[in-house]
Amino acid sequence: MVVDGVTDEAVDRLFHALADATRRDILRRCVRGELSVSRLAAAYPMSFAAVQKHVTVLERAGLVTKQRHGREQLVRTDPDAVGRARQALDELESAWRARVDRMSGLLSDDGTGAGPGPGTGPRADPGPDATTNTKKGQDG
Amino acid sequence: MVVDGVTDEAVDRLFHALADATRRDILRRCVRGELSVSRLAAAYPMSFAAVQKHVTVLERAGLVTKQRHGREQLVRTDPDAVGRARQALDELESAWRARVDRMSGLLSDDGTGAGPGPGTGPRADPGPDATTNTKKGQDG
DNA sequence: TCCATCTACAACCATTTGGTTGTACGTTAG
DNA sequence: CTAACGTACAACCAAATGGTTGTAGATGGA
Repeated sequence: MVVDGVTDEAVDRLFHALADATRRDILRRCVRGELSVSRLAAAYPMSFAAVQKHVTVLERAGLVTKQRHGREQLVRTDPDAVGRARQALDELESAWRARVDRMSGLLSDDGTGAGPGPGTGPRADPGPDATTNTKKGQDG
Repeated sequence: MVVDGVTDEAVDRLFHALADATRRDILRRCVRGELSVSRLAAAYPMSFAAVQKHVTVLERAGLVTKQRHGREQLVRTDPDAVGRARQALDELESAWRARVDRMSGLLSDDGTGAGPGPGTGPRADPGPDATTNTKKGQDG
């Protein structure tokens, strides 16, 4: 399911990174890009290393960037990040509409069992994503 | 971080549910609400139980609903689901802007002691979400 | 130089996740 | 009633996640 150059795995990372309250809070704090990792870490009831891992998750998701400033590493939220997430949602939504629209079209065009009727078997193949989401490789 | 009746945990569940290509694909397929869980399961290279779990994750995130139809359980994507996700993104983004705007005024680095925003201030204590995201509860 | 700070990363642990199989139960068809 | 289908759920397992501590390498200042 690659729509606009954004791969499934990128969307996975994006939403996964957003699915944690601490990470979302880091995003909110780092808009100005003035917080180092250790200063950031001081704001949470967890170790420096834990916050470092959160920042890494955000970085790999493309939500923040790091910039060295002396011995500090300043974390900065990418302003376009929310845009990418929103785009992923838009793609989902448009896919829905496309699907609804297509089905409406089929029903009004053919009508000879082309609908969701069980007899035609809407699809026997695993589907678009099912074949590409082999991020785990569950063949064993 | 509760803004509009949507708790942090709800946002966690929402984004976590979206962070999986199989689940996103299920969402796309179930707009019409005509697919039972077993028919859905037939579309993926995994067991029925695995798909059942995915549907449960989506259901707990409020992204789909199930409706019994005879012995089948028809899965249907909630049309407002994307709206909720988008709202969560909007809240993130608006929090950014609010923070930038506020910092322009008082140049506080931690936000601690943010006087001019008692009701509007998103938070004042360092670990806002971190304290509330005790979904793990590592007290032992 | 020497020390304090910041960062990076490895090792380790408990819990969660995502998958499997097996079993039990309700519903429909014959 | 019995068989088949669809669902639900438990038990189990490998891998990922989120946390910890410890150690080592850069960097900046006295």
